[in-house]
Order: sequence, then C-alpha cells, then structure tokens
Amino acid sequence: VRLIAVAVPVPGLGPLTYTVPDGLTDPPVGARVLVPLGKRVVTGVVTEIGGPASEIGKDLPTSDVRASISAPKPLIDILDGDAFLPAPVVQLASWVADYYACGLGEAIAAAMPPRAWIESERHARITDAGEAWLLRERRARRDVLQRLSGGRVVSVAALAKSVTGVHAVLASLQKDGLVDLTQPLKGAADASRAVRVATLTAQGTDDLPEARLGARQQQAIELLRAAPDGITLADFARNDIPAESLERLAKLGLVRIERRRVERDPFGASYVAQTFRPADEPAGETGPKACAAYVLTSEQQAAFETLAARAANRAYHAALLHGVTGSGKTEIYLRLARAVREAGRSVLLMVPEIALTPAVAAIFRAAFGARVAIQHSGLSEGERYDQWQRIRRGDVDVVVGTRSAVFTPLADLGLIVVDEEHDGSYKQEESPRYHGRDVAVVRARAAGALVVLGSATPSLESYANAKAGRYELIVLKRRVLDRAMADVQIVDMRQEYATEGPDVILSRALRASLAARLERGEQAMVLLNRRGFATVVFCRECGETLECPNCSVSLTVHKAAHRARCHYCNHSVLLPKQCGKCRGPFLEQLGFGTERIEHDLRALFPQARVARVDRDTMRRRGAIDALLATFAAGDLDVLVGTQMIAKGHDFPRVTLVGVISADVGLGLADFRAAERTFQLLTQVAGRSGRGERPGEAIVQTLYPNHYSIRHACRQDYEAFYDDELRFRQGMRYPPSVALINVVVKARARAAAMDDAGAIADAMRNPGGPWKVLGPAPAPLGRLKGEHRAQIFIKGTQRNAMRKALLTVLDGRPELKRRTIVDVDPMSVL
DNA sequence: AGCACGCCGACT
DNA sequence: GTCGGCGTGCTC
Repeated sequence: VRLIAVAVPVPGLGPLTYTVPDGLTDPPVGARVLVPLGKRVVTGVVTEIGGPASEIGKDLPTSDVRASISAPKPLIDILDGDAFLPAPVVQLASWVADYYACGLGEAIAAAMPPRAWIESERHARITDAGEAWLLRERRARRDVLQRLSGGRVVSVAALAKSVTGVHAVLASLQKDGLVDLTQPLKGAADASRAVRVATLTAQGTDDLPEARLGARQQQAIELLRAAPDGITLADFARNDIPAESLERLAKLGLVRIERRRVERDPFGASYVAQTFRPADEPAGETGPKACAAYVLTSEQQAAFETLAARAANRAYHAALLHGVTGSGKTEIYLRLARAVREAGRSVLLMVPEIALTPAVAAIFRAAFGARVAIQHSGLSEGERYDQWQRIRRGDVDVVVGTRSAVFTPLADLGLIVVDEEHDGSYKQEESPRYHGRDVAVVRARAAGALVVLGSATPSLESYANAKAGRYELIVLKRRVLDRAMADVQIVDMRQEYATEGPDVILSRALRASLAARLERGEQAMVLLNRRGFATVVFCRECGETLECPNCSVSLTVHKAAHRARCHYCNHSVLLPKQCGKCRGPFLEQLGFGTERIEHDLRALFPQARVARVDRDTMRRRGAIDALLATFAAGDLDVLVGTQMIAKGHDFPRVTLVGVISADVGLGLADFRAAERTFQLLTQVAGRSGRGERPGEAIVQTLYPNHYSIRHACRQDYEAFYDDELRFRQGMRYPPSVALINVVVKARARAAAMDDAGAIADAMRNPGGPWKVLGPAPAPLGRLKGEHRAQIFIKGTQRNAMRKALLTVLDGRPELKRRTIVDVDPMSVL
C-alpha cells in the first residue's frame, strides 16, 4: 500500500496518513487532495510521500484496539497533478507548525491563497416515502421533515442553525429511508475569474450587412474595429450597449464572444503611485523615474556594494541594515533587487502594512512593472488569488507583501528584504502565531538567499543577533542630502499642570508652535496613540466608572457617535445621562483621545483645516489613502492621529510634529513597552522636516526622564539599546532568554487560574532547564466574556520548553482547546 | 474546526 | 419521562 502524509484543516493536529488507492498515481508533495475526515470530506495538502517501506506510517496508532478502528483510509481524489504549494513552502510551513506549536494544517493554511480549500457540504432532501410518512411522525422528526417538505435540497449547516440536534434526527430519518443525505463539494478547484470578450470575426471586418443592423449594433462594430484585442461585454454595458446586442451580432456571425481568464489587478485603480514619493527618497526628486539619476551617498554606496557582494555569493547570509530615518534604505533595496533579478533569481520585499506604507510598494511597481506582484490583506479575495497564481506560474519575479507574503510561492529566491523589521505587525496574533521576520530568515537559509532586515529602530532581538555575529550589521548614520534631524523639545507635563491647571491637554509650547505653523502656511502632525474622546466615564457621587461587561477595561467615550465603546470587544452603549449605580446625574469624563484633540484644535484654531486619522475615521477601504493624498497636496493644515500617521509617508511640508502623551503605553504591564515607545517617538520625530525647511518635534510627557523618551528625543539608538538590554537581562526577558506565553481561558476566574496552575505545576515537576512564572490573571483578565490566566516559561532552550509544554497539553485534551500557546510573544496582554 | 456522545436541569 | 444545554473526545 502506498501511504502519504496529509495536512488537514484542523487546529492543533499533525499530519494524517492516508493510502493512495490503486489506479491513482502518487500525488507530489504540495498537491491538494480530497480526504475523508470523520464524517466530512476536506481538502488537505500532501506533506510527505512514501511507499509501504517508508517511515511515513510511524505516527499511526499502534495499540491493537486503536488500530482496528482507525486504519489509514484511502484518499478520495487528487486535485492537482503538480504541486499546488511548492515543496520549499511546504517545508517552511512544517517548520512554522513545529516552532510555533500549532497544527500543521493551520501553518499550511497560512501559505495558501484564498479559495484554495474545497470542502464538502452536507445536503438533505426528503424522499417520497418521507413526504408520505410526514404526518405520522412526531416532534423533531416531523419538524425536520416539514422543513424539507416540497422536495428542495437544504444544507444541513443551515438546518442546524434553526434546529438543534438536527444531525442525529437526520441520521435516523436516513436510516428509515425518509431523507436522502448527500455530500457535494462546494467551491471550485480553480477560482479564476473569466469575462466575456467580444472581437470582430473576419466576416464582421469585411462585409457588413449594414442595413440590417440597429444603431447600437453599428456603434458596437465601430468600437470593435478600433480594438483588435476585443472589448469586454461589461465595458459595452457601461457605454449603454447591452450584452444582448453583442449576442445578436454573434448570432449573425459578425462577432465572436469568448470567455477569457482575467486578472483582478490591485494596481488598477491606485493613485498612490502618482501621489507619493517613497519615504526614504529625498524631496526634489520626482518619483521612481528619478532613481537612475539619483546618486548614492558614500554610505549608501558602501552598504549597497557590501550587500550586492553577499547576494552574488548565492548562499544564505543575513544582514541588519540600521539606517536612521531618511537615510535612503529604500534606494538600497531597489538596487539590490535589480541586481538579484539580473542574476536570474527572485526577490521578496516584506513591508509592515501596505495601506500605511504604499510608497515602497509603488516604487517597486514603477521600477519592475508587470514583473511585480503585491500580496496583502487589503486586497479582495479574488485579487489575492490571481496575484498568487501569477507568482506560482512564474510570471512574476518580485513580490511586495505583508507578513503572509513570507510564504509566497516564488521559485529560486535570491533576496528577502524585511523593511521596518521591528514592526509589531509582522507578528500574527492568531494561530499560527508566527513572526514574519523570523520566518523570512528561516526561508532565506533554506533557499540560500540574502536576507536584509532594515530599520531605523531595530528590535532588541535583531540588534542582539547582529552583535552576536549572527547578522552582519550595516549602519547608515546620515540622512541623504545631509538633512538635519528634527529638533526635539520635551515638555514636562507635570510642570505644565502646575502652572496651567490639571485640564491642559495641549501645552503652551505646542500651542505656540502650531500657531506659528498656521501663520507660515506650513503643516503639522499631532500624534496621540489612543482613540476616542474620553477614556473613562466616572460618577462624582458614588465613584462608579463605566466598564465593559465582557472585558476588564473601562469604556471609551466616542462623542460624535454618542456612545461609550469597548476597544477590545466592540461592545457599546449609548452615553448615559445618569450613573447606572446611584442614579446620580453628575457624570464626569476623564482622560482624552484623538477625537478630543481634534475637537480642541478646531476650537483653538477655527480657521485651520484639521483632519483626524485613526481606526474610527478610516474604516472604509482606501479612505486613508485619499485623506493622506489631500494632506500631501497641502489641502489640510493639521493632521491628528494615532500611530497610523507615524509610518511610511513623507510629507515635505510638515515642519512640526507634536506628540501628546508620549508615555501612553509605558504604563502597560508589557516588557516591550519601553521599546515600543522609543520606536514610535523616533519614527514620528523622523516625520518632521523631510523637505527643505528644518523640522521640529514637541514631545509632551509625564516622565521626561524615562530612558526611552530621553534617548528617542536625541535619536540615540545605541544608548537606548544598552539601557533596554540591561532591563531585559535583569528581568530575564527576551532577547536574554526565550519566552513562551501560555494563556488559559475559562468561564470562571478561579477555573482559569486552576487550569493555568495545573499546567505550571506539570512544567515544574519534574521541570527542566527553564523557569515557570505564574499562574497570574492576564493583564486583560477578562476578554470577550472569558476569564484568562497566564503563565510564562523562560529559558534558553526553546525547543525543550516547547516540547515539554506540548507533552503536558497532550495529556489534557480538554484543556488544550482553551489554551493559547504563544512562542516568542510580541505582546503579553 | 466540526461532529458525535453523554450526562444533568427544565419542559410536555 | 424527553429535550437540549455544553463539556469532552476524536479526526488517519
């Protein structure tokens, strides 16, 4: 018997073994197969192939009892003759499943394009006997038969929503021959989009029986004469020529209508490319075309030459490119990409969030044209599917994408660039909880490629790796055109409160600077990393605060919506007029967010054109692009926003950046709080003064002496790294140790603590080369109605820690499904 | 995940 | 007495 290992879409489950039935040839690794799984038929991906002599069956049940009930089943069908996922991507996904302790199917799913999974859907239909017998039945059996009466085919899933326990009822009805159950597959193996295109036939070109044609039809012929490639019926419809006109012409033999496969082009409607200059390119140049003429600084040139030499070796090499904001990293990426492409290998450029950093994507698109594909979550399913297919076919040799693009099916990768490698969005906060940057390094190693991690504020992990010699460190100390860094002024808000009163939000210094900018017609950005109008609603009579019923946080006031909303589960209530507890009418709002800043700025500067960018105002797709384009064009004076405005774009007219509460986040019980604050402040200060005029930044804080704020204001990365590393070593946090965070969810607080405690105990006894901390209630002790407790496992041997943890969890299957395992967590909230 | 089994509280 | 809630187990 020939056996294969298959990854199936089941959380936490390893590969399953199936047999290949006689008459089918072995599918290759990476091919999709349809396999039976319990009562269902699902799509799986072949991860290993082997004959009876191979090791492949070693995970099969060994005990006689188990073997008798679950011998390998034969697969049902093979969907792809060739590998759907390239074998190296299957290997990479296997590594992810292992390292991040998730199911193989989850890791494989992360590498798959949308619409690639086909599953069976269970359908039920009443039989003639069922119709005849209906009235003699009672209760649930009658209810189900009644719903099926009339002969329509109904999906069991839909039925299950309105009838509980429908599965058992259907099974018994089927046994009695009253219903038929079928399992048709839903979805198609190929999710391409086809359009109908009309072209002229030879007859239509030459002899026209003009007299017999209507005006619309004649117009259609005219249009087609000018378009030898044809015109889609949708385009005709837009010009008021209905499809029927073309169909009639086709009947006359004048026009041919064919179905053509088309690509959904994510660049189609993008105006980003024309609007923005790349963040790292100097003002004065006008877009990607200028690249050829652009002369590298000596620093850039040296960095480029070093990296190009590494790429030419065609062997794994990792480099950390530490360049201050505005030092021209993008230009180096671009030239490296060009060199690697010319050497015949392909290039992957990873960016944190394309919606926020369109410039880098745009410059690559401009430089490499149709050989570039783009992959990110902002695309529609269809667009993503088509882009993925282009890459898989080899029509593309440069891919620009977000973290999931690390699994892109490019062949023969020669270069992976991870831009802004420190960015938290590279870490996926749901299973598989992988870090795109770290997976990129693993992929580069397997592919024999150069991987370049770029940042102005490298993560502690990457910088430590560079210092340890695992990555080559390349530094760009100077900005292009020798432009000065922004002048940063710290405002101590404790002093401001002492002289201006406790309600002050915008300091005197910031107000004065804003007024000066408005007078001079320059632009300003104001950053506060917190949404909403007020952070707390508080009763002055009884002290009660308005809290989320599902989560352990207070509700944030959103004034425009007249609601108070939870930022974790989105629960919201109308703003109350009186206290829910004592009925007192004296409700006070404390704290502030971006909505309040916008409100205050409008009041303070009524003539200024102010706009706000945060998740509340930018819900629509493309809204942020449009607003940032307006700002770039100079049609706004002040942009208020959360960290969404801190990244990517380059606005040369901005000469002032104000940071309202630089210490938001420092209060959080998260070991990365200082690092995140340093990164945000450095990035935002880098936003100011990117044009001809020098920039200024004003940073308001309650902790002017905190090292993350002090070093960010001086843009002194080295000093920050030293202080932060000392803190991490003292507290035994990454990168000085490996960390695994285990969160257990339960309905009751005590149950969560007990269950987490059981895991902690099992990890301590007999223990190993690691330390276990906890259990403790998670910082967000209650989230979406569930209580959460967590433990930390710290040590230097990540593999041993993970293996021991999985052994513990496998012994408690009922606990495992309520447990989140986060290896190398970004955030421990 | 999805499906089934099995065991306790509220209805005919 | 049955119905149906969800806690637990399993998927080659």
